[in-house]
Amino acid sequence: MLSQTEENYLKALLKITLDNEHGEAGTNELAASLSLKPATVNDMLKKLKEKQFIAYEKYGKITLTALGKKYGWGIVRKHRLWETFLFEKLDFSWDEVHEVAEQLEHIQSVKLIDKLDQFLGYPSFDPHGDPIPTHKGVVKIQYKKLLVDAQENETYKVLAVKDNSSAFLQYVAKVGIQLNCHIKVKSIQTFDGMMHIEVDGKKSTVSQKFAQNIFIE
Amino acid sequence: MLSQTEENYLKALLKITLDNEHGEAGTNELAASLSLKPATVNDMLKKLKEKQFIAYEKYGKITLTALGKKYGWGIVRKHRLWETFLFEKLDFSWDEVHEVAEQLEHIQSVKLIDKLDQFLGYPSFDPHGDPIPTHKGVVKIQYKKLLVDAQENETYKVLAVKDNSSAFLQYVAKVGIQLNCHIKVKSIQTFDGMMHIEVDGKKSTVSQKFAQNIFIE
DNA sequence: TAATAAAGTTAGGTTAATCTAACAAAAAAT
DNA sequence: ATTTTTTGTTAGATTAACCTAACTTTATTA
Ligand SMILES: [Mn+2]
Ligand SMILES: [Mn+2]
Ligand SMILES: [Mn+2]
Ligand SMILES: [Mn+2]
Repeated sequence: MLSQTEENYLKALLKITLDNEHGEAGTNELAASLSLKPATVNDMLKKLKEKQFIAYEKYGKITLTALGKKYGWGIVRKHRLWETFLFEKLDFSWDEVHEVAEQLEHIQSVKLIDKLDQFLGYPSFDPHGDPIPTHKGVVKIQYKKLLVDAQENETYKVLAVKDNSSAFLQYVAKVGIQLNCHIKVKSIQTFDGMMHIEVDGKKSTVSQKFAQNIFIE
Repeated sequence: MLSQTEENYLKALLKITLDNEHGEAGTNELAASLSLKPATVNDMLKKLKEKQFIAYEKYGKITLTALGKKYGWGIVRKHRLWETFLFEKLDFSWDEVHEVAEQLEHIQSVKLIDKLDQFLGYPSFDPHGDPIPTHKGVVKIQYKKLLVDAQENETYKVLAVKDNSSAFLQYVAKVGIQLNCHIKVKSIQTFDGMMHIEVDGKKSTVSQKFAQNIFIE
């Protein structure tokens, strides 16, 4: 059985390798993402390689093996199901769920997570619009683009948020945006990408950085 | 914040001191209850004393301070609320809940546990009939006696089970006993305390040891 | 291409939580 | 009142997960 620490490494590696085009990760990158020092991470990499979760050569790039991916997705499944539980059943707001799910994702019980999945009605997406893998590990892919690529005078449905930080999510909520709501793009400033939008009759102006973190369509 | 290990020590100490008449515990006793060696426990006792959770002198008995009791009851509250959740909402049987609750009791989030309490309708007792302390720490005391002290030809309501082991609980269920069911005591063998009982029309013979682990009335 | 910067590794150290083996104190039995 | 048993303590070792400081390799830039 994996330790909490090992699970966190695999989850971080999955995220990084999915974000990077070649499916690779580096020691420093991983260390930064876990808020650890590269030296610490280097030790763990040897252990994870030994246990066949990663492929890795000294001074080379890190990739997840099929086994590593399987475990990584398992943690992600648990994380997202717990977030859904907190949001749907316990009235947590979408900016509060992540922190608690970071703990709950490490509970070891296959029965628990499958029963939870059933209790929630086998949800396909979590409160941030991220897909929840099934028991078999199947992930539903949603074709989506970023708000930053939207066009003037069009209306779009919000499918997900990219940044899951509490600060961003609270900001998003304040503008009136929530999952599956509709955003009308009134105008876009070509100089700096500032966008005038309208959500449920409420008008706001948002930055390009903001628009890069909202998934639409 | 307490480590999981420290929390487990406080929970074990609470159980032992409540069971022992003088509210005291010993090093070996605690070690046995945690499946650890006395030497290991001895080290931790120094740490817990330093942090003011216990009162303790070298070669003396261990007692919990008010602070130690407060934290201990906090863990017990979480444990029992999670057991109730697993039993009521996720269809776990009463012999399966304990193991998973042992993990869930360590999740750190006051909001989570209070919302869970609300979601469950502020239950007063867990699936084993044990009282669940309120947010304020108030424990509802139930006056109960043991089945071993029952009388022939009387009928009693089952209030709780003393032993929470999976093996015992499965045995209890097989005899047809569940919480709040009624047991009719048909006869008692004075020699060895064997008891002939009837539950929902189903007759069984149970040992004295069995009868010492069922709370009634 | 040589210098510099960035990325990655190694050596050595810390802390929490465990252990075994040997020892000391207290309690129980003879 | 001794002896024996039980209980509790100490010393020293181990493992996982972290760190800092120094070093090496690879990549970038001048
Ligand atoms: Mn999250
Ligand atoms: Mn999420
Ligand atoms: Mn339990
Ligand atoms: Mn219980």
